[in-house]
Amino acid sequence: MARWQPDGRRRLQDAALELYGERGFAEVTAAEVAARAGLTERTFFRHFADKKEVLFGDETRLAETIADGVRAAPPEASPMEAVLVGFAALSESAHARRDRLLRRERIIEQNAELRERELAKFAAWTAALASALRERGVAEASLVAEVAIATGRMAFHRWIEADRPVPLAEAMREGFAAVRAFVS
Amino acid sequence: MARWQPDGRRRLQDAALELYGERGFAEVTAAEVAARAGLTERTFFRHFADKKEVLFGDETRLAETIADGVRAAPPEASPMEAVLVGFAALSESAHARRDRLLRRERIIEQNAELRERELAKFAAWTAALASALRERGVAEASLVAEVAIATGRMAFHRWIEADRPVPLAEAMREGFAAVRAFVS
DNA sequence: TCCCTGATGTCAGCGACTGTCATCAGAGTA
DNA sequence: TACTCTGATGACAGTCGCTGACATCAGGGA
Repeated sequence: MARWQPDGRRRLQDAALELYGERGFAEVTAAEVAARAGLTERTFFRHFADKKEVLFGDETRLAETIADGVRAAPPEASPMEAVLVGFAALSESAHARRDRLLRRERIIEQNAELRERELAKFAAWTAALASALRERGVAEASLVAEVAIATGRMAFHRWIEADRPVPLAEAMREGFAAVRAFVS
Repeated sequence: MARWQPDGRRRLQDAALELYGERGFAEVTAAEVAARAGLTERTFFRHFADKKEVLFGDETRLAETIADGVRAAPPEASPMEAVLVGFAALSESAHARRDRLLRRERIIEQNAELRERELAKFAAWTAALASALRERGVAEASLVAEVAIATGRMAFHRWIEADRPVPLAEAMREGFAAVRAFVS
């Protein structure tokens, strides 16, 4: 028989989502999350660098998902088209986890530290996307990536808040149009 | 005779800039900063909400500086022109404090928590700018503000890293051109 | 059979931050 | 002159986030 229940990391994530959701991030201690997961505080901090990270642990992969999508776009595709391919990949995985993502959003928007961390994650996405765009020879790749991620965030926000979800790609095209109007 | 030296807040900011610069943010305790300023740790946390905020205390005003610049732009100005007016106001105050800003940049870029906080401040700038743009009837004001702030950051970065500073407005126009190429 | 490894527990300790109460110079007021 | 009020500070105790060091022990491989 196994000495411990398997999947401790996942149990910590579930426990955090529950407790942060019930009482708010600031009112829950790391030790409480660990206890609900049947683990100790020390083990919590072995899995996650800090109390916030338990809500963000899987986001690094998403940055690579976008970047890989851009790399997978046909060579003749314009940068904008390549970006849309990148976000399409993201969109699929988001659909399956919509409920969990929504609960997570509600927790994050209630707390300034978590909003800060979310911004940092988006910045990492931006860096990964910029790198993929630079490989395609896009000029001012960092800035272009910022615009793309900002548009993607807007589209995601509209998608998750809507009862009847708007297709992500459509929202992004609208966003790009607004940006075009601004810089023209 | 005054019971305490005046200007405790400023002394804390100076002490923090010195100590964080000498040994790095993570290696300095709040109590040490306070001691160098001739105050106690408790007083440090009365002036600043946390150990990071001592480097960011004056940034809120800057957000309003940009937004006010946009509001001051002539009614017939395009959104892009209005944004350029907003940043011009910022540019002037930055020139005078270039040395201090550079020391601050060096500290922030060395530490992940400080970079996070900086992103949060930029997000606040974005919100203030979006509000001013919305008053002008700009569509998708939040997204447009994101693009504008991203461009401004890029321009600022280029300005502060260059030995012979590039004019901010020029760098911004270049940025807008790159964005235009992307979304067209 | 034995050792090694990896995930966990235990414990001690530092530093960030907060609540609470005390202090006291200077400004305002009688 | 005396009296009070206020605001910035100090003192102190306490909680919580996070870390280092060491112990434990099931399962896998030599």
